[in-house]
Order: sequence, then structure tokens, then C-alpha cells
Amino acid sequence: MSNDEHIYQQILKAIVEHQLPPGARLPEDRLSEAFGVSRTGVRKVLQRLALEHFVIIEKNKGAHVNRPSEAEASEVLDSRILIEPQLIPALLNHWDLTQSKRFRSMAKEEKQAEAANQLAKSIQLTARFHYELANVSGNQVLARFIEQLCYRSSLILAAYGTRGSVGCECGDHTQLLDLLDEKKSDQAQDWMRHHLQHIKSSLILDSTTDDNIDFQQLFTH
Amino acid sequence: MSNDEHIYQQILKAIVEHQLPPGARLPEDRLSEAFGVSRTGVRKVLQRLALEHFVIIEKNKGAHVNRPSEAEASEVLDSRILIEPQLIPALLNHWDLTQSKRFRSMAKEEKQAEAANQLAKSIQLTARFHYELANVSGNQVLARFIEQLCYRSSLILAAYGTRGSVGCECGDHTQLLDLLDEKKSDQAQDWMRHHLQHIKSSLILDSTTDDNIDFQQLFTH
DNA sequence: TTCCTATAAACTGTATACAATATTTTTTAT
DNA sequence: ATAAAAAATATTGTATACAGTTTATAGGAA
Repeated sequence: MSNDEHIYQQILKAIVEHQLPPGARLPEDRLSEAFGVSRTGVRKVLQRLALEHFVIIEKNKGAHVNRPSEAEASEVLDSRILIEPQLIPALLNHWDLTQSKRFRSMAKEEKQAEAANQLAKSIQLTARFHYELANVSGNQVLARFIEQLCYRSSLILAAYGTRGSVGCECGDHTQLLDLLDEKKSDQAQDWMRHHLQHIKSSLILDSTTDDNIDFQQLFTH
Repeated sequence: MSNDEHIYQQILKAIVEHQLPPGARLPEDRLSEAFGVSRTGVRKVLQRLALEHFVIIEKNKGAHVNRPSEAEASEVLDSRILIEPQLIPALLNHWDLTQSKRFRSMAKEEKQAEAANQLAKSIQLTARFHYELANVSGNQVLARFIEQLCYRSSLILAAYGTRGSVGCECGDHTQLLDLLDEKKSDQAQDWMRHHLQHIKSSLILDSTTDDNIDFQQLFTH
């Protein structure tokens, strides 16, 4: 793996696993020192992360971890709800025992991570289950897009997730695998739709943001 | 518009409108001279274009305009076929006379550009019709993705399009607008699906690439 | 104290320098 | 004349320098 890619993966992982919370500043000096490269290298990575909506870069103010708006959160989930179920027919064309076993082992790992309260690992595996599944459909272009949306969803959970959100998201992926094994395309699609809808409704999207609190309403009763 | 954004738009335009054909090299010196900035600025833009699949950057070899593989071409069109029709229900929620007029004037401009054989303008307007339509659906995340896919489609046309492809792609967008005005959601979705399918099948995806010609088969008859 | 202002420190934006790699041209031997 | 080898040129990758901007700190007046 190239050096840039390594730095990219490290920072993305830290953001997605909520080590770097939304709003956290990312000074180029500190990062270049941490990774042992010049600012040139980290700037490149930060610009990529900005294009992918994981960080925001403001002119002369540098980069900070994105705090997704409610609209963004909603749209990312809606996009997944629209696309992921649609991938299932193509996915079933490539579905076989090997795939089934692979995903079952992933689902098992997920449950273990969740049981052991390993938040970071749990988040990582949940996202991975979805985008690896998208990948089986065979359309790389869509799979890459879904991968991005899964990572963005992890970031959204950091901002709007309830305590049990990640566990919720797990739901139980083995249910889906059962339907896939039985080639029940329509039911699998419905399951996926409801699964994602469930995640979306577990978010707290009630337009009370930190920096825009209506004190008048809050203290007048 | 920031300076970077200006350079980005200029180069993207040149690629999408087939001024810079697939395979064309993009030396940083030449570009920085042309735009009157240092290499730093153009590198940033080239890296963005690479992430978006408009150019390919090879280590120590620099950037050249991407020549999409057949698989990529096929997947980009398939992605549009999957998503764009699905956007129509949401789109109809925001559809009114103002929108209708706006798009009819765009469709008219398209026809004129095509009639006048203005290839570049024609390509630009055809892509724009689609991604502006996606934008009306209200989901910015999906709309931005569709915008990318539309531009990539233009690049794909440069590589695999037949002479009449661009004209073909125009089909007649006013037909769709008629269906939208009548709120015929299902028919509009079908129209969109067939429209995109038509564009896809107009491409020449027959695995005979320039650098892999089977001379044996070609001259043995 | 609290607020405003001035100064200092930290940080980003852009250009440039230099080393490493690739490409082209020239030279040399067969 | 052709092909291989060597030198010269061009191009990219990375670090660094410096100017411009923002943010933090300190000092002084109400």
C-alpha cells in the first residue's frame, strides 16, 4: 500500500470509529509530525477526505471532522434505502455457499464485537458487511458508492446515534443471509429496506443543534 | 468561484466535451503555465479529477485522461439505469409549471445545439438535463452522484460512442417532460429506463481495443 | 471583573527547490 | 544500418520557505 493510502486509511478509520469526533480540528502540522511526512502529504489526504465529506476544509481555517447536517444524514440513509435493496437481484446471481459462509463468519464476528462492547470494531464490521455485500453484486461503481455511504453512515451515527444505535444497526444480519441462501429475492429486498429504515429512525434528527439552541423556549415555561 | 474550482471546471469541461481525448497526457508544467499558477495548484485539481475517475495518475508518470474500460462503461450506465428512474416519484413531489418551463427551455436548447452540430454544447446540455432533473428530487447526495455519472457518461461516449450517439442520447427529452406534467410516474420511470438502456446499447462495447488487436483473426479469411 | 485592543503565536495557502524517476536523444559497437 | 548502451532532457514526488490569515494571549481602561 502506498504511503498516502496508509495515512488516508488511518485517519478515515479514526473518524469512522469515533476516535476523532465530529468537529475535531485536524492541524496539518500535528498530523505530518504524527505520520512522519511533510505537510504536503497530509494535505493531499485531507483534500481527499474533504471531497468524500468526511472532513470540511474552510479557507485559511483548515480541516475539521465533518458534523453532518440533518439533511445530509437523512439523504445518506435515503440513498442507501433506495439502492441497496435494488442490488439484491444481481447479488443473487453470484451467491453461493462460499459467499454465504464468508458473510456468516463476518456476522458472527459482529455479534462477538458487540457483545464484548468493542465499539470501534463493531462499527467497522457493520459497515463492512453492507459494502462487501454490495460488492458481490458485481457493479464496482455502485459498490464503491455504497462503501462511501456506509462510512458516512458511521460518521452520522457518531453525531445522531443513540447509545444502542450500533447494536440496532446489527439487527441480525444472519436473517438476511438465510433469505439469500433460499434465493428469496423479494423478501430479502424488503428485509434490507426495513433494516435501513430502522437505522434511520433510530437517529435523533430533531433539529436541536448545539450551536442553535432556542434558550427563550428552553427556559420559558 | 475559487481559483482551484475554476481550473477544475476548465479541465473537466475539456475532457467531457472531448477536447482532451481519452489517453491525452496532462503534464503539470504545461497546465500550470496555461493557468498562470504553480504546479501545486494544478496537482490538487488533477488529484481530484483522478478520484472522480476522469484522469488516471500513475506513479512517476503523471496524469492522463482516463480511457474507461468496457466494464466501467457498462457499470456507469447500469448505475444510472438503476437510480435515475427511482428518483422520479420524489421528483414529482416538487414538479410544477416553473420547473416544467425551465426544462423545456433546456430541451429546446439541446435540439438547437444538435441541429447546429455544436458537439461540445450538445454533450454539455444533455448531461445537464439529466443531473438537473436528479437535483429536483431533493436528495443532494444522490443528485451529486448522478451528476458525476452523467459526466463520466460523456467521457464514455468519447471512447465508445458511435457518431450519432450524442444525438441518440437526446432522444427527445420533451417526451419525458410531457409525462412528468401529467404526473404519470410509472410511465415516466419506464421512459427513463428505456432511454438510458438505449444509450447503453448504442455504445460499441465489443472488446476490440486498440492495443489488443487480434491480427491473426483480422487478416486470415 | 469585564470588555476592548494590541501583540504574539499558530496555522494555512502558494511557490519554489531539489532529488528521484521516466523518457528521449545521442553515441558506440557489431 | 541496426541495436544496445550511455548521456541528456523532461517530468514527477516530496520537502521546505515565506507570506497572509486566523486564533490565542496579554495588557489596559471603564
